[in-house]
Amino acid sequence: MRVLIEAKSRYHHGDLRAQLLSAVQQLIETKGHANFSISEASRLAGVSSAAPYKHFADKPAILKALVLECMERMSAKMLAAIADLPVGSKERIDALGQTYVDFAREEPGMFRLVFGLTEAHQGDDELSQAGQQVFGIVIQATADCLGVEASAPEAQERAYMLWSFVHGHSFLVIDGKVEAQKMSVDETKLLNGISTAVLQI
Amino acid sequence: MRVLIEAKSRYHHGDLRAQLLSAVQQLIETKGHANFSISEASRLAGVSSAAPYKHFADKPAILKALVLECMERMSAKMLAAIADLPVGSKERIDALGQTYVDFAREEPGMFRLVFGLTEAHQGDDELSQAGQQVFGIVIQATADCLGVEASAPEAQERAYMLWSFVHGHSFLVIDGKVEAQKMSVDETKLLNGISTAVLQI
DNA sequence: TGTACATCAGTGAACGCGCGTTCACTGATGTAC
DNA sequence: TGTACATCAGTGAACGCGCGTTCACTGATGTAC
Repeated sequence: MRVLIEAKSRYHHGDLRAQLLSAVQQLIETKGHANFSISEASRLAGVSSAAPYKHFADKPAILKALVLECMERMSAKMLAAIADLPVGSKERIDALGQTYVDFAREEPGMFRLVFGLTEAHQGDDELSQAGQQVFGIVIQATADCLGVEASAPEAQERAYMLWSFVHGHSFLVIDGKVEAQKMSVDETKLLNGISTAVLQI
Repeated sequence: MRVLIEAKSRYHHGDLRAQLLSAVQQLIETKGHANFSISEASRLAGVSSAAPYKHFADKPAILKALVLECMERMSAKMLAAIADLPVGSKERIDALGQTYVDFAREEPGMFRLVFGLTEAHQGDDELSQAGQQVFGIVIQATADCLGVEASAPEAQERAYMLWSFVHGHSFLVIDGKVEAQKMSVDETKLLNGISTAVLQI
């Protein structure tokens, strides 16, 4: 299903750390975030179940690495999405929202993992810093749009409103609640409507 | 820790079904929604690990029953919250939002379970019907406030916006993202601001 | 009111399973001379 | 260029664990006569 087996029977695998993370990611998407295991990921990467422990201390460490990588990817996508749009435009805000929702739809398992790491990772500095980086992009775009500093409480409040909304919509979509309610949602209109409303409070 | 052991060594327990659900609920809150087990819940209810299977087919069936019960409780709380407020008032909408968030904060484990039952329960009619009942309350309040029928697309759209927002905020709160962002959120102001904005689009 | 019996709701032992992790090991690689 | 050796990154067997579920069983309850 994947070209994970390209490792031509080398004893030294070369890039196990990365391939392991990718295998776990793959399993999270296919099996669900509750039904994957490191053992299975090892098998998928074509390696013994003990191999991961040469690269990571334990399972939580693997998940943390995966989440960090995921958040960086998210940041990158968001920055790319606004790159060609004028600073201070509402378009930027809508593009960020759309990117967020798209990400959730493309990688629902990872999306849930990123926000569900409540177990051993509560209060982890590296993780919350990565989170601040992502949210910082939204705050900046909101501040630019309002014509204030990013540190202004107004910018933070509005940005948080936008984030909450887009976050909730993402979960409702990937958890199938939109269909379950027999609703059809015009997403572009929805995102546009919300950002308009929030910005002109 | 609880008065679950009031079953005075009766062989026939009397109310195992209910006590089992309550034990599972308790574990979900204390251990997290990923780390509870039916076995442990049986122990907590003072019963052998085989006993649950006299009342439920399997684990998914237990979870489904628990979620249904939870959604009914949610409905009841929401209806109670608006009972004394005038029909068609914006206060009703804010009260519903506040109730939703309060529920998530009080029972984060159950809240996550209700929306995370993506595994074996996708497309379950009973469950999505229960969901429609809860969301229906929001739609009705929104329609009343806008002065339209509940079936009007406008009502559904606005209600969905409100729901998304409140849903996202709930998750961000229980997943600790609000603190992680070092934000302090004035929740009343937040809910009020959002509903005002959404209603006057 | 008393007895016979079907049904109900538990027990407790056992099952197979896959997990996370450890351990002593070994083959491949890189470096020093 | 060749050899000796330290280090690295794997193996594979084993561990203890708790899980979900089954099974034959048994004690308590309700009903019919």
